[in-house]
Amino acid sequence: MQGKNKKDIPLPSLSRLLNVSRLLDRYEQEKVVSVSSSDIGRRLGVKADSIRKDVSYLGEIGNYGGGYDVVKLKEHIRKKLDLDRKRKLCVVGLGRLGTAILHYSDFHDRGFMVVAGFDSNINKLETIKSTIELYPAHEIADVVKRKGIEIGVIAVPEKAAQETADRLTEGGIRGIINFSPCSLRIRKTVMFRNMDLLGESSLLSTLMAINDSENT
Amino acid sequence: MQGKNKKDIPLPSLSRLLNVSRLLDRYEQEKVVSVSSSDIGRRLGVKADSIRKDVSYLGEIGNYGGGYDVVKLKEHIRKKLDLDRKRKLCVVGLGRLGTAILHYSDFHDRGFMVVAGFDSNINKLETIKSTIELYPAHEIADVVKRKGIEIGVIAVPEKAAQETADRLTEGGIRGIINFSPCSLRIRKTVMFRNMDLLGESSLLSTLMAINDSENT
DNA sequence: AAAACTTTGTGAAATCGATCACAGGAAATG
DNA sequence: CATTTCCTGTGATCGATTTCACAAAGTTTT
Repeated sequence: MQGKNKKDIPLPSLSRLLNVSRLLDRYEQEKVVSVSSSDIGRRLGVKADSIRKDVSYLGEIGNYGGGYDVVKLKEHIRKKLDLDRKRKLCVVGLGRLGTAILHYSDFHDRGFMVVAGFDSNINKLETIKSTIELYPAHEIADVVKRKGIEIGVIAVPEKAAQETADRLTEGGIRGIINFSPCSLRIRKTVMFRNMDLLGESSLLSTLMAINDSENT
Repeated sequence: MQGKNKKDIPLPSLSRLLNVSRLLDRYEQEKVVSVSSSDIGRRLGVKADSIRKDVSYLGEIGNYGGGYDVVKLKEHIRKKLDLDRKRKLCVVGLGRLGTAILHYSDFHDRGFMVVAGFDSNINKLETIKSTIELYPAHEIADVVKRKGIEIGVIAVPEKAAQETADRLTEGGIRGIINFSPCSLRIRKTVMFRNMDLLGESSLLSTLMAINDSENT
């Protein structure tokens, strides 16, 4: 039997499981011992059914009578989804947005180490005060390789985005978060996620317009 | 017949159509007159079938023999999805990320007017140099109402996110973009989109881990 | 102007994810 | 200790999206 592979977990389920994991952290701090799928669902704005199905992708863990043991479920998810792994991360493009990400302190708590920043404007590298090492953009591939950086955050202007992705890939990057509002061609071995503020804003605006026209 | 309502367009299709629209802008600049669904698909990393189906939700427009007229298709999408609408937008939470968004100049070109910034720290309001009007957070509802602001961007710490959403809603906001890493309870009449950098990073990391284990 | 080719638009089929509904099992109650 | 109550885990179902496959129609070629 080939089933029950982690590969088989739907992306939306994965995403929810990560939220569950964080919620469990909070429950643990609050000294809560046990939670039910409906507790979790309520806090997350998701149906209890979904939570149960999501959890069940990772194998049995709950107590038929009385919900899930908070610590046990937390460990279960962390182990199955490899959440304790630490990853080195770099930021390319040190405009306002890139600089904000570079200094985003919450990365630390989630196992991400911001170890480098890049910009093609060398003057900018000197004006930014930071304890994080900064490099000119043409060194991306070298530095990524040398430091073993696994994740690259792209915060450059649209025009430079594809080239940035290529350089990161050349350095052996394993994952990319793309803040630029364009679709990148990226090798299938490199995972990536888009975070397109303009795109989301436009989509939101369109949803608002549709919502209007429907209630007319 | 009730069908063919804009409401019926799937969300993923809407999102793709917005990308198509932007791609067409570029084609227009490049003086390209006509494109086929496969041209578009290739540039966007999407199958041509999908593009055709997406476009067809808006009604017939292409030329059976020779693809789509760039200008005509662009206008078609813009009109059907009401993309020429201007929206006023505000940013709540003026940390590094919020300030970056406040000054994000590309908003302008897409019909968004950034007309206000809010922060609960009054000292911060004085230190930020900006031509955009800044207000203390307790005035959110008032200012949103008075200025007719339709979209609110939430860039406050997790703890303050729900309260911010409530204040925006109280002011009659119509859409919210939430950068905080938590799920908000928001009325169904208010559209919203989440942009959770930590969540996306964690998801990316998990995808990378799964990708590893699968190729072992 | 017929033949060969290209490309659209769209029902139909397949896939994917969310929801339902309920059997199975544990604790709580009387 | 029988009964009620409360949960989980999961097949079955349903709905939404994607993909397929092909007829209809325009363009190019010869």
